[in-house]
Amino acid sequence: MSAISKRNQIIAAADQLFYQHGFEHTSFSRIAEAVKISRGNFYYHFKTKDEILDAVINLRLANTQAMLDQWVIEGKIPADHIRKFINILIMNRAKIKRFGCPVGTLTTELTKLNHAAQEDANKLFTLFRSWLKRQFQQLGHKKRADELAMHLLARSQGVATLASVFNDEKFIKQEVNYLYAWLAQYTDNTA
Amino acid sequence: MSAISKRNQIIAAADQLFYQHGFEHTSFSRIAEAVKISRGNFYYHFKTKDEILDAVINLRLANTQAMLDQWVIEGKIPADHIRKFINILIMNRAKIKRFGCPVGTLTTELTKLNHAAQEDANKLFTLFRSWLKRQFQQLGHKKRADELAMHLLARSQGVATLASVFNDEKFIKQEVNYLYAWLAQYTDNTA
DNA sequence: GTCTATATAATGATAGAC
DNA sequence: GTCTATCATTATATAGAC
Repeated sequence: MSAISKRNQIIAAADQLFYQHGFEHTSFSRIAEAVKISRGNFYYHFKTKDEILDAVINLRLANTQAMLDQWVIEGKIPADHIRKFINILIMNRAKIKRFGCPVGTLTTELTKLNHAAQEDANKLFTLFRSWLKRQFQQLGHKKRADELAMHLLARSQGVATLASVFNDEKFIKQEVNYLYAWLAQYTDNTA
Repeated sequence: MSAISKRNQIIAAADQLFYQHGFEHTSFSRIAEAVKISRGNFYYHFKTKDEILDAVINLRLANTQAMLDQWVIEGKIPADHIRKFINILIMNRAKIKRFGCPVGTLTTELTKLNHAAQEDANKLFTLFRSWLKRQFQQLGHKKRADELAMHLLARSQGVATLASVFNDEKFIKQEVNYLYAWLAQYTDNTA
């Protein structure tokens, strides 16, 4: 197995484990076990735990950016793009129900830990915020674009948190319908 | 210092530390230090970490229940009661900005840890949910009462999460205004 | 009720053989 | 690149003196 490939395997495993069990609660042993290498060998690939956290955040940033780009390619109008954002609640509902939102739960944990990577993790939110803002701007809501972006982000976060607490997929679907209705207020001119 | 009093001091200190730094990240040493007793002495009061977590959850449950009862006493009509719920975002905005929602962040962490006390912590949410449901029922929204309660809970959670990520009190105020406007739809008959 | 001393396990991390 | 062996630190937890 080449170093690059094994490194990517480790990052992918850490990504999943951090999501499912949290950053602090995920030990090197557990990650090493997941990719079937020894604890000692782990340090050939990553010197510190912070280093692998950085790698995971960068992976997520890249994946998120790629997803946002893809949505713009696939959708015809800004309203389509925003609907794709809302729809991730449906697409990922099974995981959200179990583990919440990967972005929200990671940033929340790093805030409590007062971790140095906190600001890097917050970039994940900034990515969504800026992208949503742009969509609302293109919908013609120049002045309120950021406000609407933040509102939509907050709504999604709340849905993920409550769905996880009450283990309730139906609630996700219900709230997604509310979100579509909310969005319609701002797209009536264009959609 | 009597045992009861010291015990309560420990619970109060743990409550704050769990909120500010998370449950897992808060060690016995740190709690013992906060109440100025030795690590060893700590075990006279609590045998395990889970035991103190239980005590913290029970304290929060009692405090929450007392707060909800108080709101009902203070407010004249159900709409007043719900507005008091919304208003905690304003009242606690400084802490929310720094540490998020104490209920949401604890339940989320315990879910990731797959902790035994998970369900007890979720009762904190159930307390709010049932109480809000009752208020909406009294407003005349019998069939949709639980749906509205969940919606409001989710909105609050989302606001807390985003306010914390972006360290933004102004956002809280903005969203609280939206929430008041949202509530007005359901209170026009009675308020 | 409070302390010191200690047991035990896990964690992040290093050294060096292969 | 991968391993075993090991270290230092921290954490939960216990024993027993005062």
